[in-house]
Amino acid sequence: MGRPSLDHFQTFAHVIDLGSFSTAAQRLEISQPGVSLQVRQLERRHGIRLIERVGRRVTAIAAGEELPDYARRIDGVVMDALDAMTRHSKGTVGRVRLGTGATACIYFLPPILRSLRSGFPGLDIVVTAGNTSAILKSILSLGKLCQSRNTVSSFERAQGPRPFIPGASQCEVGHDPFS
Amino acid sequence: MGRPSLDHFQTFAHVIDLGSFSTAAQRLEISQPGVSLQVRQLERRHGIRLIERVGRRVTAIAAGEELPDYARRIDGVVMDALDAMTRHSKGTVGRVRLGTGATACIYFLPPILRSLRSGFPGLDIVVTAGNTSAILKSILSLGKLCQSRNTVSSFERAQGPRPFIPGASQCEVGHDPFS
DNA sequence: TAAAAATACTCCATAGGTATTTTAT
DNA sequence: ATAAAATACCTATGGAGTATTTTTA
Repeated sequence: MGRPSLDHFQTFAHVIDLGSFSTAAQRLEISQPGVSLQVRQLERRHGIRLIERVGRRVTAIAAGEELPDYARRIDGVVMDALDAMTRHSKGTVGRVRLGTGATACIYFLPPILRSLRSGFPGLDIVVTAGNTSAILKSILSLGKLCQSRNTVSSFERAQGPRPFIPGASQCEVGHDPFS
Repeated sequence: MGRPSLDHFQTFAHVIDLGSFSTAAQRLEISQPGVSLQVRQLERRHGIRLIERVGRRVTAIAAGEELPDYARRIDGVVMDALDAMTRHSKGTVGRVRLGTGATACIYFLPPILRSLRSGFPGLDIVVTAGNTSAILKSILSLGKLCQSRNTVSSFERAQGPRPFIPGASQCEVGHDPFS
């Protein structure tokens, strides 16, 4: 008996807009009984009839007339939230945390950081001290991505968001010799 | 791999506000691993890190800083939608559809309609023609509810929203001798 | 050492699908 | 007779819990 989900509102709005359960089902790419279910859940969970089934035609009644509007508003805000997140993941804004400490990295980092900063001015780059092992490999692959004009987000996705740099997630904050 | 639900946003906002997974879990009355899971899902599904786990302290980073605000906005709109629905179910606005046709009902309906209209001026009452059987009983119980100062919604809930009046849902529209 | 978060796993609710029946045009 | 929604039934995904391990302060 969960609360209505985002899908409930969206589905309901489609049913009203299209005037039909089955066409809404096609549009949403789910089955017709699925649409039936979601609408029924909205009604049952609130003890209100929202839709008038008159023959093959469905029409909103009472509270149902206002719901599609709310559905659109909800959808809008959710889209905004997701957009804000993907905007960050696209690398236009955000923070990159690099682990280093091995002096060898000094020879690799500077060009990488330069290309990062020119490509993504909004990036907040933080360099931290850590142990060497897996970090080096990550740094190198990051550099390759930069050279091939890929975005940071594709690197993140390739590795999964956590740990951002394997083995570096608990590094202590160190110095940034390249600022 | 469903979309994030309303709970994901709400949970995340709580975690940021309280600065802790476990206290957020207590507040939301779910388990700590449950909170962990939802946050991780938000991150994994978008390929972004939203939270900085620095020891026992959690802080929002990057996109995570904006999310609680969106969470509140989403919650607000959803609450508005639910409010709109319950406002209808409370009987202050809405439509009541009565099935009749049996002449016997003429003797019961008038006082009921009068009390309905005085108690809930916003109601849109529609009387339709139908067959007699179960309708009579429903009408009578509706009348009792009015007399005992209950709301229409409690009647709806008692029967379930559909059919509003058992057996009358496919009645043809008839006359309203009491307007 | 104590706390907090992450994992591992298990289970159950339920969302969603297929097949079928009912209903209305 | 046809098309659409409701119903019945089933399956599987995944959400949430308990128990445990890991980590850090």
